[in-house]
Amino acid sequence: MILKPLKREFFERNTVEVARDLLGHFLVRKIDENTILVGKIVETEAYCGKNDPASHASRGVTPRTKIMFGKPGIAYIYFIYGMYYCLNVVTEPEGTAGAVLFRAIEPIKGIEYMMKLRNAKRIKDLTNGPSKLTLALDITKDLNGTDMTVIGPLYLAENKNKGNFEIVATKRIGIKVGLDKDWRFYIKGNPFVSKK
DNA sequence: CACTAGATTTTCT
DNA sequence: GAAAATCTAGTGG
Repeated sequence: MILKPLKREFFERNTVEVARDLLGHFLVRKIDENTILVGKIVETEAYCGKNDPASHASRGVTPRTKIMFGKPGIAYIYFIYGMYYCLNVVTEPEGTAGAVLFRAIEPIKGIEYMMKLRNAKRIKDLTNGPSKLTLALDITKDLNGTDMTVIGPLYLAENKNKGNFEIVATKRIGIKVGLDKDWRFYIKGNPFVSKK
């Protein structure tokens, strides 16, 4: 399997487009030289910065959100509900806020390692939720700000054989505002999607 | 299977 | 001080 990182130009676009185009590509987590975890992205959500009331960046720049206004292709990781992390990748040109939340991946490589980290019994429950996948890939605040366009501990890789699949667009999950937009995308029929 | 509550701490008001 | 881009265990049908 060839794991070539996606270029920064891929992320330097409209957030909704990036969210949709990321489906089918790979999320790569390098623990060390011998341990590489790979998952196929099957579910994402778009958070469009300033004009999106559900986005953390809608209320302007704060110590936490400034990363969303920065360079595209950078990891934005935040802590939520006192116990969980969520992983995003920054989109739009520098100066414009935007990010794509990874909601679910399909485990491809390093499944046993993920099972240990998650203490899960069924593969199906390993990565089918935004905080489940950060637990399975050992993603914490330490990786906040990581450049995901170069090979490193955490990056996004191109899948040349994505194949054909149908993309479903629905309302986003777990938020109370901005529900008029269908900015959640997932691969139709994939068993690792977090929720119908 | 559907629904409810509890865990727990960063972040901003 | 309240809310938060969630998950899990527990209850009841």
